[in-house]
Amino acid sequence: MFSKACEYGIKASIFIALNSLEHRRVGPKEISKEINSPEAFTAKILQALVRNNIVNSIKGAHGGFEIDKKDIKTIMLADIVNAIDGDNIYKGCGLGLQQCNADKPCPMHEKFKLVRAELKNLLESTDLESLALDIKLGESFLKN
Amino acid sequence: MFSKACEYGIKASIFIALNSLEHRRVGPKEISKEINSPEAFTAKILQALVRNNIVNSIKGAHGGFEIDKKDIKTIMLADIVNAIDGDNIYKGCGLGLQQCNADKPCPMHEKFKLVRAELKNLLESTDLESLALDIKLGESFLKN
DNA sequence: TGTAAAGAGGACAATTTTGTCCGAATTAAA
DNA sequence: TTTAATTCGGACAAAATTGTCCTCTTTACA
Repeated sequence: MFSKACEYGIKASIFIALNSLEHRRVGPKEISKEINSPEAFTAKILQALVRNNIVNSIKGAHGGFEIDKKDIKTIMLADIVNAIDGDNIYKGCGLGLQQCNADKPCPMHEKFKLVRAELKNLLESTDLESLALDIKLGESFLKN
Repeated sequence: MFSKACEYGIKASIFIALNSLEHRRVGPKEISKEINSPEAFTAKILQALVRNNIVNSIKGAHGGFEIDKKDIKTIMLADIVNAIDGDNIYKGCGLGLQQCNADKPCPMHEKFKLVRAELKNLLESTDLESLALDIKLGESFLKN
């Protein structure tokens, strides 16, 4: 479904949000430990998230990653997925046709529309705040 | 969503079914032309479909690929996806957690369940016959 | 029985994804 | 002003996926 990079990116964003709610900066070492991902690869993904204005980085000693508190409730899963995997997963054809619409549909088109719509809804209606709060309350987890 | 191999495998199966309904065998050359896929790679995928008892192959002169007419309505998309990509796409966790369930859910678990259910329904309720008939009626297409 | 047409399968190559390492730049604090 | 803790970015490496090619075997038919 999502690439590994995207999975790590989503989990990292949630973990950073969780800490930013308490004014704590975190670095790749702590992040990769808490989301169970390879550290150097995670650092690369964090760079991409920074370039896409999803997280802020503070360089130098006492630096790290954070998300502006006011942004935590407006950043959606769709923003993160878009930044890393693009929108093909929730906008593209299930069989990879470049043109696939009601006029010239692939064989799965009608039924796949429902899957895509459900996924689109999930990504566009879920913000980082609600995800981070669930973690905080111990109602969901970032690793096994 | 699906791998390229799986996309080609689905399209190839539909095209073979379509032709088997009219007692015509087809080979990798014709298949790859009609589904717009690389021929040699498609041939490899056909081998996998044969090994998984989804299509039959007839070797030698006048050989080719076909699907038993009686099987065309009982082979589901899920069978093809399973044979090539496995079932993780419609059974696994959206964030890649090995264990992800109501007891220890990932942050997306609740909402992602709906996506997975919709996808599972699509794959398990769609048979090759209906897909092939749509193509035959000109109501859907295997390539642009 | 010879030959041409076809699938099977192994080896290989190209590309993409995943992952690592290291030097340079930046910054806080001693 | 030096030092240590950081992020950034490029180069590199490993693994997975995608794709190609060639030989062997099987088979129908002349």
